[in-house]
Amino acid sequence: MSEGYLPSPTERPAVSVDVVIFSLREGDLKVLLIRRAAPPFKGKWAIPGGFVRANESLEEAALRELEEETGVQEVYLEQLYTFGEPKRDPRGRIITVAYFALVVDDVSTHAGAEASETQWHSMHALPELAFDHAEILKYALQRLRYKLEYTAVGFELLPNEFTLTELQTAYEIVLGETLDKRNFRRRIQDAEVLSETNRYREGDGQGRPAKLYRYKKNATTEVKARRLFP
Amino acid sequence: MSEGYLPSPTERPAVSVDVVIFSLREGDLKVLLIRRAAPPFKGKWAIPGGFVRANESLEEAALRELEEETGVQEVYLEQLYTFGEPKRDPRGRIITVAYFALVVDDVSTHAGAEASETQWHSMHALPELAFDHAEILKYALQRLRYKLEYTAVGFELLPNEFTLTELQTAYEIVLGETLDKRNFRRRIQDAEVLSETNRYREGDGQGRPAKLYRYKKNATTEVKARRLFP
DNA sequence: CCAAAAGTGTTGGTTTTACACCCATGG
DNA sequence: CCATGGGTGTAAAACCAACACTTTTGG
Repeated sequence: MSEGYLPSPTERPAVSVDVVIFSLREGDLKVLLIRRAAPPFKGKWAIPGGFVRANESLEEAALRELEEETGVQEVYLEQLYTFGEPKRDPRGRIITVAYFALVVDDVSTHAGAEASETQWHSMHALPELAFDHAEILKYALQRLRYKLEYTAVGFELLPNEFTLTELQTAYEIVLGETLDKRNFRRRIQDAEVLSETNRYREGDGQGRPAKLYRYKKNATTEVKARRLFP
Repeated sequence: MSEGYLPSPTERPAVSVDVVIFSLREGDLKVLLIRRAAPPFKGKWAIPGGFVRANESLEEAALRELEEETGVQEVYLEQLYTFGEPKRDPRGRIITVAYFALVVDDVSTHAGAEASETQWHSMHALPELAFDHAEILKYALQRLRYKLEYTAVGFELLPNEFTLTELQTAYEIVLGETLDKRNFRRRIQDAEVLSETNRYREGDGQGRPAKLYRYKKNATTEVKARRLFP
């Protein structure tokens, strides 16, 4: 920023944030989309988003959108990329800062999503998307997979307590490949990001009850940069 | 982007791009900075940048800034992060999309930098910086180091033809650590991103002349996601 | 022939992958 | 007692880190 003048207001683009909200539901990786009620792209599906307000940071704007759509409180939220092609929105110059969020499939998540035009869609069967949102989703999935392999972010998709099999299944769903049970467990244990509880998942159908684990909150950063699942 | 209205022009933030331009010079990792001639932060150093014009993409804006400052043609350019704290610029709401660029230390680079207030600064001895630019530089260095370890981006800091020792030295300067010559060479060879020329670096002082290599342009992406220097 | 930089392999340790059986519970 | 899912170890292969000498050139 070396120039000494500010562009006149009419030369300014609008700035929005769009939040790619991922969740594991019904054994699938889903993303929350909103059906557009008005042109452009009326009837097409879009990533939730909105304009950045004068006195909020980008992250605050993203959290606000997230809460409006899902009612969630604690989430993993990370800035993804900024999309700014001049023609990406036919209404005018709109630059969007995309974020991605991971939310847990529990009751609180359903709260805000009462609008019938807000729905979870499988990442494997996406509808037609508005604007450049297909590109944004593609980028987000790539980043999520990458993050999952290199950091301990997978826990953000599960409730506080979970079994190792549930965790492995979460990884398998997102990565789209099966993992070896023993190797998976060894890596997770070696990463020292879990603590055992003395509770078990009971009455869960057949079979031996599985021990419940929790994620150690403070462990996240340490795991970064060390490959979890090479 | 679900909302059907656009914010009125007066509610809109200004959007700039700032480009962190790295180069290897005098055996050191340097960044191009501009001394601010006017308030705010008059006399402090800043990352080159400017406002995004109505009909250019973010990347085009970044390339334009880069060319204005350095006159360079081909460079490595990558979007870094978008900084948007409401108070980051005392003149008003300015959201900046930061990029980072790698340029080669050759004559063409000096062309545009005639302004006496544009100077290369060592990343190890940074002056006082304007705005949140210290944070942006910190982030950029982190990303550069990371990229260097995981991808074949190091070649972007060297001229078309270079010796393996020059390449190793480039890596050592950026990473801030020494590397083992034999292991380094093995990894580079195994990555199959270089092609030999039949020329040698001659009259370069003492010693046996070193073979010159070139980077295979198409090889970049293949190397991604496979750790080059763990 | 000396100084300077280029170039080249091996070994031991660690990490990763592939793989199969016994355990605890509920019905 | 059987069906279901939970839990556990080992061996071979791949990979990584540490390490020192010979080659080529110019002066």
